[in-house]
Amino acid sequence: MKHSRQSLRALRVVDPPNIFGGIPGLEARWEDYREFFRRIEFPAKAVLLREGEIPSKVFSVEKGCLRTAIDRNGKAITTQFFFENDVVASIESFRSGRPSQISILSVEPSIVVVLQKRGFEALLRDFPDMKDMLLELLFRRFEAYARLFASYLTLTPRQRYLALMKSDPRIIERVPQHYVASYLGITPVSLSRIRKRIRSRST
Amino acid sequence: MKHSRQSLRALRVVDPPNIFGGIPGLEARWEDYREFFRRIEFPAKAVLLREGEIPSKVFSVEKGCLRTAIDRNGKAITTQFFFENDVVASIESFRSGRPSQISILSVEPSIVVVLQKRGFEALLRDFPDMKDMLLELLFRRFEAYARLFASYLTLTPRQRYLALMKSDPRIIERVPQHYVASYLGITPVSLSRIRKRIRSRST
DNA sequence: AATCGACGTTATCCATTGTTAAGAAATTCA
DNA sequence: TGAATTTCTTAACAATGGATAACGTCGATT
Repeated sequence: MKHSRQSLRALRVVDPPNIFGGIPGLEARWEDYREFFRRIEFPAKAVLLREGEIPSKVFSVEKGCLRTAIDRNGKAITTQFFFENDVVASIESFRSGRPSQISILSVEPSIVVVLQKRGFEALLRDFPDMKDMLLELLFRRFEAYARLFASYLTLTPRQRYLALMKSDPRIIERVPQHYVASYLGITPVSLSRIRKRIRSRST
Repeated sequence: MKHSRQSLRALRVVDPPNIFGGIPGLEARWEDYREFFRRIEFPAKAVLLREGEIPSKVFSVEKGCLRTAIDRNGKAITTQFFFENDVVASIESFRSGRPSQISILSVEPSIVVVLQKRGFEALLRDFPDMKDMLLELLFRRFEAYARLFASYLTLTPRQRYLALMKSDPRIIERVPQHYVASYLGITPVSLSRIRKRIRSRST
């Protein structure tokens, strides 16, 4: 019962997307760039980008949930989750043109706006604000990364889970538990135990 | 026997520095920018930037070793080490102008080239290549971060230590062990045990 | 030389995780 | 609906990390 990667369904070309939070001036010239965008529907567990491939697309989640994962000696671990309106790309490989270190996969059946690399580059070329937006986005991601990283160094798995419940309950509500476990850096078994302890001990 | 932060010794203005890997065209116009650079000597354990302060400088290690650290409920943990020719800044706060989440400290007595924020901004303004270099630098850091992050999710402390021995032996050779421990996210006691196990078991 | 402080090691005790295996519960799909 | 798959839970065992305390070592200072 595997989902073949070919069974994608390209839907009609989208309206000016809110990908990248809206680029000033894009809407007016939308016809020139429309062709670079596609709206595609993926089933759950579809592979949008496979580790080792050269990325050629940027994704924006319109509906559903995606995750990024890396394969570390056989074990797939999830590094991030993405929900509605989040932008996803193997950002550093996309730029460098080298094989991606990460995979991008769907968690739920999802509708995704796909921006071709050529389109991305055209936008970057034609809209001067894009570069600053990109920098800004990188800086923000950086900060979030640093914060997350720090939490891994200082918090116990139990504390991380509790923190996650507060900071992003969507993950716990919508994502299968074993993905959450790998996101927390622990085994599904251990997460199950932690949840039990929380249930009984403190609630 | 505290090192007062005032006991710094500003040395003569440097030659065109290799900070940021050399900016095309800077050397020719060096006189205009010289004033923004200082070379300063710090004793070990000096505080170059304190958590909560608004960062106003970028540092480049000329000799010695710096580290970045965050304070997580009373416990200082080290997030990165920097050696000769590394560039150090509280990158996201530097940009946003908000209080720094991290501290920057010297590990060894160090000689550091300090670039004032005004100078940094002047360079960014006057040399178009700077923005691309900055983007490139960010992308690379990003990749490194992602890789490190992944290693924390997948490796045991013991494996992380072994990996560190391979990937950056300078850290283990030059940095006091308890800093390494906090860098690995474990206690000094635990690191000591791990080292012992490695010594006896495999070696 | 004696002292002080910083750093590293070792031991003990307790809590937690990983591993493996088995079974229950929930979902998917035919 | 019923079967197959996936996901979650629980148990038992071994290994490891955190906390604490005691001790040793080294270097700097007086």
